[in-house]
Amino acid sequence: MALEGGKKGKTGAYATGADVLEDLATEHELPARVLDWRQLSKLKSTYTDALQDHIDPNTGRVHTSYVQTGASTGRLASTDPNLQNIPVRSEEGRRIREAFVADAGKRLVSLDYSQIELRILAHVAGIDALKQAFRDGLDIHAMTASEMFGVPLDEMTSDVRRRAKAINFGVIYGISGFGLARNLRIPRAEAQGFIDRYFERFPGIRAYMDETVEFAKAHGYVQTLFGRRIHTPEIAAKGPRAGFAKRAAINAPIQGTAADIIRRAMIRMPEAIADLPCKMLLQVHDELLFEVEEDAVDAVITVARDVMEGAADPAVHLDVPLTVDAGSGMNWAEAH
DNA sequence: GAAACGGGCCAC
DNA sequence: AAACGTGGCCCGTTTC
Ligand SMILES: Nc1nc2c(ncn2[C@H]2C[C@H](O)[C@@H](COP(=O)(O)OP(=O)(O)OP(=O)(O)O)O2)c(=O)[nH]1
Ligand SMILES: [Mn+2]
Ligand SMILES: [Mn+2]
Repeated sequence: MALEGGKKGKTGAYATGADVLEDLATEHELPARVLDWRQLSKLKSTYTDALQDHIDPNTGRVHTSYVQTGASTGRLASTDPNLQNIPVRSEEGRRIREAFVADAGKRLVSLDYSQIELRILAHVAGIDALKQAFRDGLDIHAMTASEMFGVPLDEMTSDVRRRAKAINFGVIYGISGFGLARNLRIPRAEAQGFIDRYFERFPGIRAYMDETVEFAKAHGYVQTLFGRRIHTPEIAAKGPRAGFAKRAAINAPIQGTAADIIRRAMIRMPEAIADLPCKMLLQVHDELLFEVEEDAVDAVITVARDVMEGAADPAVHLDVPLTVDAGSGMNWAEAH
């Protein structure tokens, strides 16, 4: 098709990932059609078809398994089926999420920590400007979205904000000018300039990164705010693996602390909701999903939010408020 | 026919 | 795609 040869993977085959095809789409009409097919085929095979095979004949429901030791950071993992990666991004994907419905007379209620790892970073790294932003109720994801994509805050869409989320976490977890430029399809110097300004606006991030890597080198582990250790055996590696090990060590205390917090909330939840007509159904890293008698939706939100927002206490007193966004509806898409 | 693996892609 | 992190599942290919 007169297209240039591209980059190859470790086996020598041409890479054809979505980012490659999106670029090629400017030169030929086929790549966009392949992407469309890939998206639909992913949704059909992984969700529409596979989820039906997981319906339990005894309950008529789909039940997942949680692996407590699933992730090195202390996050849970969900398997058979994984219910922590139900589509939400695309319109077609949301139709799959809509298939998760409450029983008659009940509602699904979702509670999700706001900007959770940015808040933890503000505390852990002692970033005054970021702490103040959260005390002022600011939405950093939306602010980054506004700056990077030129969308006014009062016209922000969930899709644009979602893309900014990847930028914020990319930057705080060590993305390079090269990587950010590739993601955003902007010149490398421009991407590096954004990263530099980010570290100036929130001084303390760079120092946190350096100190965390040094700690890992000295001890062979890092730890969450609650003192749980995460081992970093690769931290002394040489060559390309060194960079991966450093970034993993930088991420682990933050992602791990978020995992500790929601786990504490889950442990307290049964007692807190004992007198309410509801069930805790799922955990999705920083989100809890409940099935609730419709009359009790507001009461459950009040109680569960309280537990979640206070889950770090009393073991740790955070310098930033934890905030939880709540929603409800007949299905998971509405509740989210 | 199962297991391992890479590539790809869904989510947080 | 070498160059944010954490996962699991599907598909095609390779290997046994
Ligand atoms: N390193 C990394 N971490 C991510 C990424 N996406 C999500 N996470 C982590 C950090 C988030 O705080 C956490 C929960 O994801 P959410 O989608 O709920 O985003 P967050 O809580 O930041 O924002 P929001 O709930 O929308 O106010 O998962 C990512 O692209 N990279
Ligand atoms: Mn969240
Ligand atoms: Mn979430």
